[in-house]
Amino acid sequence: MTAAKPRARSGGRGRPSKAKGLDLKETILDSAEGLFARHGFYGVTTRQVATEAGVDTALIHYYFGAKRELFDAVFLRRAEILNQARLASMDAYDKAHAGAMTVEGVIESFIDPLLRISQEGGQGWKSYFVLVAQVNNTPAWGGETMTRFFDPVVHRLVETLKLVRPEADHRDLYWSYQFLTGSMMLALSETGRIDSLSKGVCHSSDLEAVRARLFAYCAAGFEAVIARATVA
Amino acid sequence: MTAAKPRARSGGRGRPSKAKGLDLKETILDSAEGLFARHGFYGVTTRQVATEAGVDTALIHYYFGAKRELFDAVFLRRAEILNQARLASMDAYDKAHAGAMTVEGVIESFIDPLLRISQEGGQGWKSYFVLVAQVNNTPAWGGETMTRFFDPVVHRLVETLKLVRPEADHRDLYWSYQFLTGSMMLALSETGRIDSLSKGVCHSSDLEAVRARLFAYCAAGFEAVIARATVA
DNA sequence: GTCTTTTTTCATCAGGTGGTGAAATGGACG
DNA sequence: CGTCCATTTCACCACCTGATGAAAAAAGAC
Repeated sequence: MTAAKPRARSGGRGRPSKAKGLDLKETILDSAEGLFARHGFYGVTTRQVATEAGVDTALIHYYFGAKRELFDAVFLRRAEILNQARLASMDAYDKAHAGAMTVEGVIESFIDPLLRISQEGGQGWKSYFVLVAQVNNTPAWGGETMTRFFDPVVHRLVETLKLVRPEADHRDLYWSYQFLTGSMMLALSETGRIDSLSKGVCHSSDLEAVRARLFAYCAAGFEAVIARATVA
Repeated sequence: MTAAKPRARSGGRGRPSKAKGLDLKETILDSAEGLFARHGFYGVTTRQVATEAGVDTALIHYYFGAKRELFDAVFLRRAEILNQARLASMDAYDKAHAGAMTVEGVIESFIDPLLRISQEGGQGWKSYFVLVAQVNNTPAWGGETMTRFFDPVVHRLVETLKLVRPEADHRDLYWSYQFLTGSMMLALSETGRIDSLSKGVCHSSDLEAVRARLFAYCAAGFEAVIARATVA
């Protein structure tokens, strides 16, 4: 869509090198990320990606192979960073509050890294979260993809919660997590729906407002589900 | 994908009639609904729809015009039924519990119609909910579409909640609703992710399990968000 | 039956799709 | 210089895309 400014290069036209090669690879990933996030996998053509990256179509295939492999590369690039940040956050909370962990604290240590990265990571990360939210709701292959990349962190969350509330049933924890995930992903994808719904009072880009509410919301939800099951 | 059984017809080949015409129209909508739900708008071709409906491609354009208009027709077909059912449910709760409404009760009257319809409405409705969840997470035009079709019910929910908790800030209600929507849509789209995540202990198709937890989860979330704001 | 209107099929279009193989480019190294 | 080699471009393919206009088939009116 946007003009195809072929990226600042030292020399004039077409002056490749090993450094430039890797640079272009990242440029392609950036363009693909933004486009896939906005229009979905099938809504984007390799030509669009190439044009926006200021690159020949064949170059995409040279670096990534098929279109689907390009998509996977986009997905993978940030997934590991994400997992690392979340595990680190949960480790830190774990250590700092050993023996005095709360459900809300655990949940915060699980979600907050994502909010922080989205706030501080620039447009690329924003697009990425939109992409993940979209994959999360894709029935055909989304579940498999999410499972492949994000299961470890989730299992870590469930296990920690199990420590905090030993009486809780596993099923309640899994279902509560599913509810949490839906809320979190929708908040991170900043669809703008809350803007029009609230007639401008709320803004989906206001992640500080999310932070101020989401942890408490989810924690209370978890507690309620656990309590209801324990009573019954 | 599936074989193109051209639909049982009284005579042999190609014997249309006014009744058959409307019948085919619905058949096309059914096929389009299922395919759009599974693969998204751009992931489906008019030819696939035609093949699955056992119909010529041109017939789709004859009845619906452009591809996007077909999509809108799919979306619209059940939206009104849905809105009617939800408003009726909320009206009924309103009348039955006038003066003694609870947050959880209101939320249940808002969500339960969807669960019931999904359980009793057959495969078509299941596909439809997947479709809505997908649109809900589509950044390019999803927010606009959701707003256009579903805003009234949501405003009704927020207003009713405002009656139950007059001290609540509007922003808290809107944000809590956003969280609720994310959980609800993900649950209704039955992605199968919870199945693999829980290693078979939970099943995303088990809407009874959702019913047993989602209302309490969301209600507790709302209360927590409201309470936190009131204290601060 | 004939005439009219709606529904369905057929043949086709212009343009776009993902993908490929061969050639060109330019740096690295001797 | 000449020779490698990774990178980048170019030209192209077979196939599919959404869409259309004209013909055919069927239904309905009389």
